[in-house]
Amino acid sequence: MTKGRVTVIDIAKAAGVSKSTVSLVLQGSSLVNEGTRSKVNAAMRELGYVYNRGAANLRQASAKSKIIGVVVNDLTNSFFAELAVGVDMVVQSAGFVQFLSNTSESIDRQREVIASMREHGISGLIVSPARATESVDFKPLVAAGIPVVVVVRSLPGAKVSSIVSDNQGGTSAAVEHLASLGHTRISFLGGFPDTAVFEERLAGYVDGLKAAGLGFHEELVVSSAPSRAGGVDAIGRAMAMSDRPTAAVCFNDAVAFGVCDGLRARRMEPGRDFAVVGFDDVIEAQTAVPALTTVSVDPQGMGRRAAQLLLKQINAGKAEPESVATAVRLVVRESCGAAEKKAGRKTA
Amino acid sequence: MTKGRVTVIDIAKAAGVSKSTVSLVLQGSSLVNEGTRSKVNAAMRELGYVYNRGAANLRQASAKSKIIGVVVNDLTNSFFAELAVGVDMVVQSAGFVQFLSNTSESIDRQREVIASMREHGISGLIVSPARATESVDFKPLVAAGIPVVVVVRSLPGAKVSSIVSDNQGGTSAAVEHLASLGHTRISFLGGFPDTAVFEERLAGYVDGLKAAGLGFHEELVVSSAPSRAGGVDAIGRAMAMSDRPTAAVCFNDAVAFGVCDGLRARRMEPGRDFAVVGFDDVIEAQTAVPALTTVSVDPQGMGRRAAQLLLKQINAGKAEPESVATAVRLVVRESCGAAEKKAGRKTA
DNA sequence: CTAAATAATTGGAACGTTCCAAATTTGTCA
DNA sequence: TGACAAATTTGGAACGTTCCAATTATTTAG
Repeated sequence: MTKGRVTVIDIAKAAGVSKSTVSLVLQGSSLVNEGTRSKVNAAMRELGYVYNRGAANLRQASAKSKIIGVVVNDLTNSFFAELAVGVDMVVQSAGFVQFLSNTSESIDRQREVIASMREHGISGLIVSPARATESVDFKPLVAAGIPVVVVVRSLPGAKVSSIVSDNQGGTSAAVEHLASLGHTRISFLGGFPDTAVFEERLAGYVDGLKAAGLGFHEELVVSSAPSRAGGVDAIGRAMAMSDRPTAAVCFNDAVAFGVCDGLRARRMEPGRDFAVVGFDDVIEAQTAVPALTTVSVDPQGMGRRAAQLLLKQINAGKAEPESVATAVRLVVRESCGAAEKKAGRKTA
Repeated sequence: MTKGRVTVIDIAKAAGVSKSTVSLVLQGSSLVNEGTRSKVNAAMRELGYVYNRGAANLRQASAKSKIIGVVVNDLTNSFFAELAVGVDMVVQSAGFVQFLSNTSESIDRQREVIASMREHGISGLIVSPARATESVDFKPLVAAGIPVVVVVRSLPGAKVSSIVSDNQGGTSAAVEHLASLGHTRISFLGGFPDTAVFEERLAGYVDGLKAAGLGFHEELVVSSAPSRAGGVDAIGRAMAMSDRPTAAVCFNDAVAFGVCDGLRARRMEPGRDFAVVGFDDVIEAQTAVPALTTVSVDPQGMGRRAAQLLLKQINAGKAEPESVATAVRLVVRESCGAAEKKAGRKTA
């Protein structure tokens, strides 16, 4: 109707009260009389009032902005899309909205979006850091009292909370499973050795060997890029050995798919002639042929958990850094050679 | 250092100028002297100044909030994740940030998140509407002069811009391709008939038949839920006919996968005994066995285009509703029976 | 019926920015 | 040098909310 937007003052005038009272109603204060409250609410509906959070944030602490930032390194990867959905679920039902940005592993981009989010006054931040992120990148945030939760990839010296999957437990379980199938020469394939995630998964591999009573042989660890191409490369080097492995735990599912490709190129069928286990349980893992045995990490649950932790810290006012490793589950399918034929295919 | 946050006034004091000048610098105005500009910038760096967009928005039109809202109905679906990435790309490089929310096809959720976004003063909105969204749901937005771009699913009577894929052209091309392979009884399987997308794809199917000189037979159109289970159901009904089809264009890839499942349950091999074409080109389409021939819609490009259109409208001040259909491309793989053996598999 | 306690309401001063009109400085030209 | 124009700079008044202290209305207790 009129030019400008509808403000509390318009509502106050229409309801015959003061703007302060309207503000009280807005905040659900128990100080206002039931009668006035409904009068005010009616006026708001009548005039089509829209709350202006920007103005409110000017007076309040950033903890009440009701915005949380979410930064992921690769939204194209369904793992991170699921994670974002998990975050969105809990964040939305707490009345927050999420700023979601994608860095594509670019650290500059990451810096930019985090700066931008700060300008908008986020109450907290959930971030899956781009490769090579330094803990110092989050210094200003924590100095400003904004809670930060790092997910997926842990950040060494940073004084922020983190939620990562139980990498060590995952590969350990994978190795033990392979050992129980009778394998004794089990390889660890793929991944860059200079990352925290690699170290953890490798440590689990070593644990698993020990638990199964097998010895650790350094030559069975073959690193490569954590990609499909890297997997092809790694299995190539593994098969060139004199005493070949008969099974492999891979750094992640992408590597595992590459390993399968490489095996076929050598006329070997994954699952039958060589056992392959991945890590992540990406969406394609269950529909691939053969279906991939892998360690499932439930990204959506991880997102939910991260959001819960962040909200807790936002509400608490100050953030005690807290680290949690989420449980992980070995999903046995066909590529390890242990699966029962083709069960599970639902044909009508 | 000090308690409160650093404001323009602190910067002004430190640089020995007025707050107005600092504001001018912030906006990159050409009115300020080069010397003062750098003095001010130095002070900002020195004191760790963080721009407060909330305060700025209080004075400016919402077009300058630099926030755009993105609402999708299913982020778990990689189609929409890609779309969001496309939006993020152009939006980010224009200095905007995106509020991303997921509705899970819930219309209430959609209403909530849009309301929340309005409170935050978004400059524009990109939305892939949840099923059963009414055009009236966007009335308040457009009344407030906030540009809205609807993507993927068009909204009949709404006075907003929309970007949808060329559904009609896509199915038409699919039918012509099947006809060129010698098929004469081509079925259209899956999808709910009461949606705009269904109508368009069906219209393309009819076009394609006409172009190929084939007649339209109503019984060859079998609708069902647009899901894998729906596909199983649809092919079941199609195969129960006396004069069976030998090929099918499916409503989308999910239906197509279901159709493949259903065929196998009848001891028929998709691609060899029956030609199947999908729509969307979801990520699994190329890795499935057999690889799915489908109509590719490039969700990321669609996201980019939507963002560009939205930004144009935001900058123009007022939004002329504009409708564009993005081009679509038939990707021939194995499931239609036309593919050259197993080319394209890159085995090292 | 009054004093004190309690409940409900309210005006103004913030919050950190932008914008306007006006003031000041600098430059140009005869 | 003086006058005028151009280039820079600058106080305040918004913007729409919340919060505080203060006020007014209503109960309760004695």
